[in-house]
Amino acid sequence: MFTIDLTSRKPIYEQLYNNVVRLISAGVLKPDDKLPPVRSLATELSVNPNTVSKAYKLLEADGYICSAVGKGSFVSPDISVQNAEKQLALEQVSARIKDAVSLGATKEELLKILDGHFNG
Amino acid sequence: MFTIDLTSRKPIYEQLYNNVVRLISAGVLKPDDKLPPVRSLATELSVNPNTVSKAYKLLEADGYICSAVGKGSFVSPDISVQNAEKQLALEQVSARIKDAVSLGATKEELLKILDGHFNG
DNA sequence: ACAATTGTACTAATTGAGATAATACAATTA
DNA sequence: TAATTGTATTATCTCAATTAGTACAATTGT
Repeated sequence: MFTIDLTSRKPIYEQLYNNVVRLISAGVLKPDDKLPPVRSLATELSVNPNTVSKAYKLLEADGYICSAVGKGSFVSPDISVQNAEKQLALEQVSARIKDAVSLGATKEELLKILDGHFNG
Repeated sequence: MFTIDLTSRKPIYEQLYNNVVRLISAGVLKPDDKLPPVRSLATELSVNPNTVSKAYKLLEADGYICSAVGKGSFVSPDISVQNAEKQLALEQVSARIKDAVSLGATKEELLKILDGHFNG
């Protein structure tokens, strides 16, 4: 269900965050679905519970999930798959921008492209 | 000529790398142009020479520049391949923006992401 | 009522990448 | 020859990420 790359430069808690957002956007995780307990997921991924907790905390701060002591963590009831998909698409944009910048793309070039999608 | 942000999460050597690639791509640095010596640039940027050296090493490994002891570092005579890669990357950005817009992304949201790659 | 589960909070220790510091060497230039 | 240049090496420092350990409070299930 959840996969992380320990060799990646991206922090584990960030990978987990993206994992959950992706699963929601794909419809695998639906509103009110229960997420694995912090400890269980930590054990499953061979990762520290604090790391999972950090990801969950961020997900709750961004409205993707709701957590409560004793109950667990659940996908937000009001979260729409559309919103999650949009967030995912925005992540893709960010990643491709990063690539382009690495290859010498300037802010002006990127702005021009961006404008093209709102004027044209 | 070169600017870095010491507060950025992005490593200095990576910022320098992108700086050079961008200047080459923009035509400011042309083939066979001389780059600042490692020590000079390090002093100018208040940065360790090793950090500049690391950036130069990567740039040479990727074919952007040619370095030689005693002579200095110069923009590679042929950089056409890199320019082609940039164009491809820009096309990817455009495609992903299109996806995001169709999912409800606003221009403001995209601008914020774009800024993030040039400020943060 | 009780035990297990759960999210959360906290401090301390560890790890690794990035950066600095200092020095040295070899090739080139003037 | 003396200065400049890229490169290499080793050691040290810094900081975010992660681990480790413990504890607490609310909920669940029996």
